[in-house]
Amino acid sequence: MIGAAPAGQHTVRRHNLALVLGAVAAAGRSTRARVAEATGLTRATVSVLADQLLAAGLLDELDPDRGTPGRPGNPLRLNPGGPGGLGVEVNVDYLAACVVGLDGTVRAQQVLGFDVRAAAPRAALRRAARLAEKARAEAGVPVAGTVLALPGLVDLTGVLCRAPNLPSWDGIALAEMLGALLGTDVEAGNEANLAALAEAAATGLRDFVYVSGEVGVGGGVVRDGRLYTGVAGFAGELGHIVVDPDGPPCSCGGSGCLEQLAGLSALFRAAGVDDVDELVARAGEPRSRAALETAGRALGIALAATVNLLDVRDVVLGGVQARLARWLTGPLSAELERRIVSRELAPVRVHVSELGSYAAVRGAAGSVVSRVVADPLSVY
Amino acid sequence: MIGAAPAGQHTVRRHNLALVLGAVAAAGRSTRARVAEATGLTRATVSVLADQLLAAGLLDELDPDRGTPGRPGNPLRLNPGGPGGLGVEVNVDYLAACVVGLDGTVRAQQVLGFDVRAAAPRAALRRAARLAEKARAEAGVPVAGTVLALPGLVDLTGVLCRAPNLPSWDGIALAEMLGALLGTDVEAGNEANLAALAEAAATGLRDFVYVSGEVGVGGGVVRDGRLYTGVAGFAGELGHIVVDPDGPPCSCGGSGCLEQLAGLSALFRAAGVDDVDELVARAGEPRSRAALETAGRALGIALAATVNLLDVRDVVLGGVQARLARWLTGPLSAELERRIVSRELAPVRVHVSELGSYAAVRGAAGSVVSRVVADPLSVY
DNA sequence: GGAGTAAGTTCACGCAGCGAACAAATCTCC
DNA sequence: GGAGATTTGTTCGCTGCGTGAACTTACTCC
Repeated sequence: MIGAAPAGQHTVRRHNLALVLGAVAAAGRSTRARVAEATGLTRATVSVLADQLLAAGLLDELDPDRGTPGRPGNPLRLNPGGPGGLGVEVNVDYLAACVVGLDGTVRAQQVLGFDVRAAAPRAALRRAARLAEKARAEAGVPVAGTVLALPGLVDLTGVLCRAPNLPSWDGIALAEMLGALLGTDVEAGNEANLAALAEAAATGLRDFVYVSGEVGVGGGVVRDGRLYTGVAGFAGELGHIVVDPDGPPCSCGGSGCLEQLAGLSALFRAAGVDDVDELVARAGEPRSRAALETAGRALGIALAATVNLLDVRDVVLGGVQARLARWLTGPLSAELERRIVSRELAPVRVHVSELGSYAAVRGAAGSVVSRVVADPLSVY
Repeated sequence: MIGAAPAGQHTVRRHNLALVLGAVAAAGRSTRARVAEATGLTRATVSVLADQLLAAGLLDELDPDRGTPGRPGNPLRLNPGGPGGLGVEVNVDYLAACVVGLDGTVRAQQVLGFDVRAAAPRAALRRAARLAEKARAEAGVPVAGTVLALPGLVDLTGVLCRAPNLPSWDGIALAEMLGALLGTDVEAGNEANLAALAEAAATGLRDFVYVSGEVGVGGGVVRDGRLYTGVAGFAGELGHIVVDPDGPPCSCGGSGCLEQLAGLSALFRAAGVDDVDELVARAGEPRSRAALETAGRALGIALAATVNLLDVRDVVLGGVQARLARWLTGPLSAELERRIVSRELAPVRVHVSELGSYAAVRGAAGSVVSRVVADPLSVY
């Protein structure tokens, strides 16, 4: 019985604190009486729990709302000055750090172009740590946890096991290393997985598949508002779903992977362009058009497989796919329409991310906030 | 905050009852003192909980084990006469029913060849209900719940939404219908999903992907010992992962689906045989060999996609794939070796089911038992 | 048969949520 | 402008549940 702990009164308290905090978070602002109604707890209990959360600095009490008969309630909200989350991102060509407040607002964001490939891991992390300290100072709120977003397979202990675009970094315990520099515990995760969490927070979707291509193609699976990590933390690798077994060879050793048909370098090669801006500018030309069509179809095929396997109703395009969505969604949706077994029973919606390039840092920081909301006692 | 209920003392009791029952189930037989050690609860608490479970007929107390110094403990075990689960299966050409006891043993099993395609749903269910009653009588234990296994997409309310091999059955609320005939609540699920649960119980694996082909190709995803159902209950449709976008058209509307390359009819066509026995007999001949090779590779490609997406370390072959495993695993494993991104970090193991054709009924019955063990109060 | 040892039980305690009663703060209507 | 209506938030005794320590029970070993 691993993973199952005995329950006691403390467990109940823990659960109900989260319930109250979650109800306030969901409503944005809410009185004790309405929280009681929403959660099924008694007003008495909610009062006690709210007091505890106020004392801990997680909730904030506002002036009464007048206007209706009866005693006005005192609105509660998530304390904007309460403990937030610190997200740090080390990517191929930039570093980023960001603090998200308990209420979900971005309190600070720092980005620095940096050729990580050319630097030693320790040097890059030192720069990232400085960026993180800067963001932390700028934010002006306590930080309840730090999460590091990395481009590659990250295991649950925070080791970067395999990074196709940072080959010399394989096997390094980056979370531990950054933790030593910052003097706190640090967790690490895959950038696309964390970006998916940012998307979940931004859109309110609780079950979806997220795809995001930059150099490679990554992704994330969100189920019931939580990330599906898999056994070791490697889940979500949409980039290596096979789209055409006889297709071009892939760096993973296989062939015809999605990444080789809808990844950035494949797109550039097929369209004969050098960067995304050029591709957008020339999207009307036949060659670019054909390249985008092929990529869209490949994405559709891979996503259809994913939808059939996982039964999700929402697909979110992020990263470069979001910028190119205008040209991709047509062929993509056509493939989904054709190939999804349950299509008549419940349609699949394709969403386009609006978070831009820094979704991963946001998600990293936001995941800390989510953890605090889901378990308020974890801040102690 | 949907799905989040307030916690109270009753919640604690519920949780800890499950903890104790689970600890006994995991150990097979265990004394109160050892359960206390395993769960982290006090001996005092375990005593009280065990008494409650004994009174409910879920546990069974044996004679003391002598031989060691100190007072001998009274071994507890799952009560073999305790409430079991009833599984019913309606498939294309047979009906089956089975009762699994609380301790996991099969107490009764009934199978009846029956051409379901030629019968009206109500008539088929009446036969199935009679079979179920027979199994129930033979089992001699109370039944805590009934689950119906069906070949097709089954939603969470027990409606058979889409059954490719029973086209006229689409949209019928079969769980409700069988419930009326049996006079109890009935839940329904996809046969391959339920077979995956049977596999989980039989092998002890807690995270794996299960593939099982009969007429179509189905599957199931088990995560942390529980079935991954997806939003509506349609998850696990491995049969429509695209293996070759330019491949043969599929009944789903797509093309090159796994089912069209590794399903039974595809195999028969490619090998030029009429049934599985013939295929096994002629497996050495070049044409059959080639057909099996193609099917194995297709399975490998689809499973590689699944493993990359979900990060599981175990794959279980069931149904026809288990019978043909000898010829399939070679090419299958070769594709896995090539295509799995995390292959060096943690090897993927391919298992072959030993449950035979009736895994689905077993799983259906077993899922009830799992529910009882996971929440003992659910029997009231 | 006494010492040693371990299992199971009893009991007072504290914690947490509940429900009912109560106090507080506003609106409404005459 | 004041009385009643209405809704909020708090107080308080109650009950259920796990805890820890002490106690009883039932063996083995010397």
